[in-house]
Amino acid sequence: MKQTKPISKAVIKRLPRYRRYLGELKKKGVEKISSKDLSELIGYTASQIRQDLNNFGGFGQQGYGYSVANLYDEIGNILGLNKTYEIVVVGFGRLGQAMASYIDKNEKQFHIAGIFDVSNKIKDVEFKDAFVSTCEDLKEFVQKNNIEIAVITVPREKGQIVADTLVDAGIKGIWNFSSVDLELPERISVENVHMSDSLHALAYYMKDK
Amino acid sequence: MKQTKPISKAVIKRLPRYRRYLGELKKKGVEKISSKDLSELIGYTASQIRQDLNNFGGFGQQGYGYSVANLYDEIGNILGLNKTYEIVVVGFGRLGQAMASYIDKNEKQFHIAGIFDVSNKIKDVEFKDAFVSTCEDLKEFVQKNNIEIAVITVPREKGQIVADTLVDAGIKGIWNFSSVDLELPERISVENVHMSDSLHALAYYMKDK
DNA sequence: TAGATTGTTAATCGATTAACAATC
DNA sequence: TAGATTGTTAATCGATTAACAATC
Repeated sequence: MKQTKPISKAVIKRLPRYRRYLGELKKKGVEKISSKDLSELIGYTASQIRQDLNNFGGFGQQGYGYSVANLYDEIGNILGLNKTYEIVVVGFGRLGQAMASYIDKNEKQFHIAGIFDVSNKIKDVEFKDAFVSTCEDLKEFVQKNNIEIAVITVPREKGQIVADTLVDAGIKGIWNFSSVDLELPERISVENVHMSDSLHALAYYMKDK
Repeated sequence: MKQTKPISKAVIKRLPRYRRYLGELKKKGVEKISSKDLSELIGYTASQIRQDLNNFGGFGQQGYGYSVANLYDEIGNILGLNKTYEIVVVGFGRLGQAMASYIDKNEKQFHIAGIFDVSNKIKDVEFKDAFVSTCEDLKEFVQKNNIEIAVITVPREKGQIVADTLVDAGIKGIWNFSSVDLELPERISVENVHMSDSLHALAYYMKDK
């Protein structure tokens, strides 16, 4: 929990993966695991696993290993998954729908409070207990409902303007699927999912073999 | 085009991004750019840009810089985007639909030849000139139509079995959205898009600020 | 206690940055 | 030619791996 030196991005990127594997082990009823066994499962070296974890504290026990359930929770805490985030989905095309349903089904810590789209058709939509409306209502909704995260799934051309509105409304984090690199103030956290970069890297790997 | 030392993964991950920015510059009619100017735009150091590019050849001209159009093409060649890939989409829920339409609209080098789903409903679907059917026909279709890449958008539980079928049919690359780490032979290239890892990293960054 | 495995320091490796000679 | 900017070598920095003492 103490956070002295800044943790490198490489470490952060591995944490969700650790947690994912630990979640599976937990589901299977596995109670403890050594860094060596986890290493074989997950594909990082045992040394790296121990180094990574010890950035945040000593979660293991010498001669025994790590408690799966405990480590799963601890990593959840490190990632900030010990709370619920109110989120909005902006852009309700097929990708927006896919992400909304993914989040609703799989991400218990993230609650879809609102869904917005430029199109007026959106008003015919229902999604669980979410408020559904056009983008005109976005700013006010975010401000009044303690929304922390926005999922942006609008087309490329609309990405920046939607982001501006959200920043203006006080959003804290953006999960960006809009294929542009957004210009955002330093204080806003952003995670980009660039589909094309990912696909093009795949093309390279194929060529390489 | 010569490929002596293996190129690090970090470099590969940056290439599509270079190309993306160069594509925008090209569209704006910019003809040349120096590593310094590109650096300011893209956010890597000029030195890193030159190092990255010189892994593949000397594409610039001293005293002048790089030709935008030329460099764009060269990076496309490096990535393997100077050909067309026949692909199939497996799983035609909302995510599959979103990806199919994204690819069709934005990725000229990737042609959706087939779409498959477990559900029988799929047979009522039409998508451009793609062959549409249930997964029972997947293996034969891949074999007979020179399919190189599969986009897997089926739910977690089905990911591995679909992958096995595809491997069996001789697929070369997999773009995996199914939230599991697939077990694949060494020869298959894979690019994973783990939604949950990405979202959880975002949660961490927010906590960190 | 003996064996196992962590936490942590030290060594290695690789990637990024800086510097500069080559050259357009 | 002088100025600009590359290609490339050398220096630095950071991340990964190895080793081992601490300890359960």
